[in-house]
Amino acid sequence: MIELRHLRYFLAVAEEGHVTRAAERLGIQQPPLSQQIRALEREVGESLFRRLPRGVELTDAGRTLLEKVRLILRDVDLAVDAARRTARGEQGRLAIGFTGSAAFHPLVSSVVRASRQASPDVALTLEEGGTSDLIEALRAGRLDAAFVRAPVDGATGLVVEPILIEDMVAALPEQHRLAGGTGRIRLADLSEEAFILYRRPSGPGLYDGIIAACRAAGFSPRVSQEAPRTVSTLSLVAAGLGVSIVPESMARLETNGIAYARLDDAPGLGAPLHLAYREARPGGALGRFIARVRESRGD
Amino acid sequence: MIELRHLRYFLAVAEEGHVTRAAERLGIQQPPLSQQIRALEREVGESLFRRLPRGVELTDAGRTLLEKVRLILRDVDLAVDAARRTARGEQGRLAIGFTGSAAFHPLVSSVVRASRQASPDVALTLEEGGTSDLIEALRAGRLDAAFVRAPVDGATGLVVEPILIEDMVAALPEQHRLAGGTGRIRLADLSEEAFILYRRPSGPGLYDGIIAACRAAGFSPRVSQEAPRTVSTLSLVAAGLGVSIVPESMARLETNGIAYARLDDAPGLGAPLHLAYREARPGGALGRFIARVRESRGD
DNA sequence: CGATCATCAGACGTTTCAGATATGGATCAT
DNA sequence: ATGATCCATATCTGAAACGTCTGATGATCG
Repeated sequence: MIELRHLRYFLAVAEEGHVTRAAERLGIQQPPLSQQIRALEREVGESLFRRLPRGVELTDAGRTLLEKVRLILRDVDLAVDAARRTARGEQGRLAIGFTGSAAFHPLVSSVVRASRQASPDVALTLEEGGTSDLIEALRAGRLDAAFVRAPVDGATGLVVEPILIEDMVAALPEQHRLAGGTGRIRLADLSEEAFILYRRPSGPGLYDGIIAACRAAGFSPRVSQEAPRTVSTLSLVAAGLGVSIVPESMARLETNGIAYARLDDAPGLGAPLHLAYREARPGGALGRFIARVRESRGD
Repeated sequence: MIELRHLRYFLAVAEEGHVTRAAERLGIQQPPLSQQIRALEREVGESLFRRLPRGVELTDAGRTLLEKVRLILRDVDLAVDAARRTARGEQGRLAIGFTGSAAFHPLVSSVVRASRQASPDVALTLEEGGTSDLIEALRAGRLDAAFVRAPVDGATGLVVEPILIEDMVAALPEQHRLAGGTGRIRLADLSEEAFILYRRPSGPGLYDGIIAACRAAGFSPRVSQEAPRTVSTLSLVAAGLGVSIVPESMARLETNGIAYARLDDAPGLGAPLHLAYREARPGGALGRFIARVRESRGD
């Protein structure tokens, strides 16, 4: 069976044109080198060198082999390097998912941008979807990690790492009586308003949190409408159909026709951001990505 | 040091997803296979498999390596095959030289054509030149074999193999008094003619043979002109400047204005064709070429 | 929930083979 | 002729690749 050793020795002898010198270069003695060359010739079934009184000389077959052997030995090194780079996460594929409400958080976009820049050889694909869809995609291996909001129920076997908790703000129509003030209102002020919230199944966590906070503030919110996606709720608010409570990071979007107001009396109300992934100790591109998320958490 | 063994084992385990099954497929036991995989991982510096309760699974680094390893193992086989094909002469380079007078012999052209057809992967280059030039090129390695005419003097160290001896014919101007008869004349009939022969240094053999044959026929030829190349002599004959003696195979060329006549009284006069080459026992493309020449000799 | 099965890793003995040393034989230069 | 150079052959040694046995671990099933 041909081994790389044979090819390495062959290359040395071919380049030196000299068994003894090649042996020195390889750090072995001449006889074993002669043996290995002979073994290679036996494997190939053809003589690769012409033995001359002064050194050796490639035959036609040897010349043909030499060209290919150079490439093969180079390819072996390249393959190992590529594997190492992949392990270090400088190369590979990375599929990241996020819920609609997480898409606008500066941490998410900045981490994605920084990752793409730091590891240009990592093919980074992004996918938006409902939390339950993301969890399923994660479990099926279609995603490597996903930014989700509330603690996920069916997440057994997945690692769900809390990243941060951002405040929730009230989104009001611009013409609303509470808009345009100090920018700070009390949740209780909204007790009589029509609420527009995202539909339950796609994001169970935030919905429940908002209801609970209202209860704590002394009223049960009247939910007039449920929108399929977080962004849609803002459109409905802008249209004047009601008010909503959204994560702070969404305040930077859809400002036309919407006024945002901080909530003073809702201490327990927050929008958590989690990163979910499959393996306990991910390495490679995913590991680097997660590490980068953790670093950004401090900002 | 990484060996092909490691890569072959790695491929088997990766494809089976199972150390024990891979070991069976490889015809070895499981523990040594585990060891070799571990050794490969140590060489690469990264873990290539994730050990599961049921089999093993490639890591990202392993997946990257797998793709390359497949190509490498295939390339090794291809390289060996290519070397074998080169040795058998189905591939490679072949530089053949020939003197101007040999270029028109049907054996030369048919062998070249047949070789090109039978071994399309052999790059066959042809070069015309004077005999001494060819010998020098042969010795310098610029040519692999050369068709030459007469026994070469400075051919020590070269193999000069006689291929055939063809008759010489007289080339006469069309209007010549001897032309247009039976097509057979006697050499002695030309005793008063002006002779046009090729210059000596480029082809020493034929010149001497002609002079000797004339002497044997009872006269010493009057050489009126010497042409630098064999083909040129025919042009001069066609122009009516004299007669010449040329190898029979040249009679198929330059027939405008030239009449050829066989010689009845020149038994010893012939144009030998030799094939010269460097090595005593050439193999590969050259070996096949020489064998083909020998076969064609019978025709 | 314990027993069994499957799978991988580790320890140890054996064998194989790459490599070292010594020697022989051929060619070339002095 | 003689020494130098270089490759081939013969024999020996040591490392490592392989085999067998065993242990550990997690999954499956009654």
